[in-house]
Amino acid sequence: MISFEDFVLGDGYPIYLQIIRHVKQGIAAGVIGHQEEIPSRRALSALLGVNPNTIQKAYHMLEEEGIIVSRSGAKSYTCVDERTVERIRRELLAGDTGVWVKAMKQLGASREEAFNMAEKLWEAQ
Amino acid sequence: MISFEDFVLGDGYPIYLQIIRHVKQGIAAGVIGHQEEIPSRRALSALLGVNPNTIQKAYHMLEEEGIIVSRSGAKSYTCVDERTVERIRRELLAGDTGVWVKAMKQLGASREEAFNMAEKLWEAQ
DNA sequence: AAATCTGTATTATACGACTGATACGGTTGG
DNA sequence: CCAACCGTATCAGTCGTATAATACAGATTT
Repeated sequence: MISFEDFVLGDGYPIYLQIIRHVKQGIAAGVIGHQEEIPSRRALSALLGVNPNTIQKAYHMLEEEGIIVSRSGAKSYTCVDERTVERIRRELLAGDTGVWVKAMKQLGASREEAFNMAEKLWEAQ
Repeated sequence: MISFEDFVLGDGYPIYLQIIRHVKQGIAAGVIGHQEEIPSRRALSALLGVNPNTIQKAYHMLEEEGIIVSRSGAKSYTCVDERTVERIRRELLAGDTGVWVKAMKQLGASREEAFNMAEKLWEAQ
């Protein structure tokens, strides 16, 4: 069963996108495996204190990406083969890092300055 | 006069926040200096193709942060002393890097993996 | 077989971000 | 002085996100 215990709702960013991100991160990190049970729409909506429709939107988009499989009436499960895991992992790794590099360059940070800050924060947190 | 020529509107993120970000990045990079003229609300709204109210919202928040000064009827100018520049620079540098480090750890990337990707993208873009 | 949980769908409502149009008064430059 | 620009303010309307209340049919469990 996929865990949402360490999941905290952020602000200023759509909830359904946060949920999708959480699942993808879990898959990339190897915490979430293949054919693993995912909480029901109602259960997760109760746990997070959000509307069931919001959960449904996130799950529906995850299904369209082929990451989970839902059968009407039954529980939903993840569906991630090796290639999918690697694709998601690559996607998140390259995407986030690209955003960071772009931001650093835009604010005029040198390579040393940016990487020193990154190393410092890597140790700290 | 502050330039918005290299500014491209992103999607999925409030325009007024993008504008604030652009100005702060310019200040941090040293491209935008002290008592520099900033485009009028109408001029920038025409240039970017967005509503004047959206520009006003961005400028108003920049003024609340003490980054620009507006007098009713006159042009608006930046107002950034050395300490302010350093504060903004530090704010962006640490903030963005913190977000990246957190994301890397959440998706289970090792220090080497993350920094290798960062170096690769730093050269590329 | 029946109760319960599941996914799925519908409708109405609320709110913030953004748009569009308009207006008023202060500042500036010819 | 006065036209042209400026900052400021208000109103109504659109759009996406999220809420709220239901409803129905399939799957599971006992």
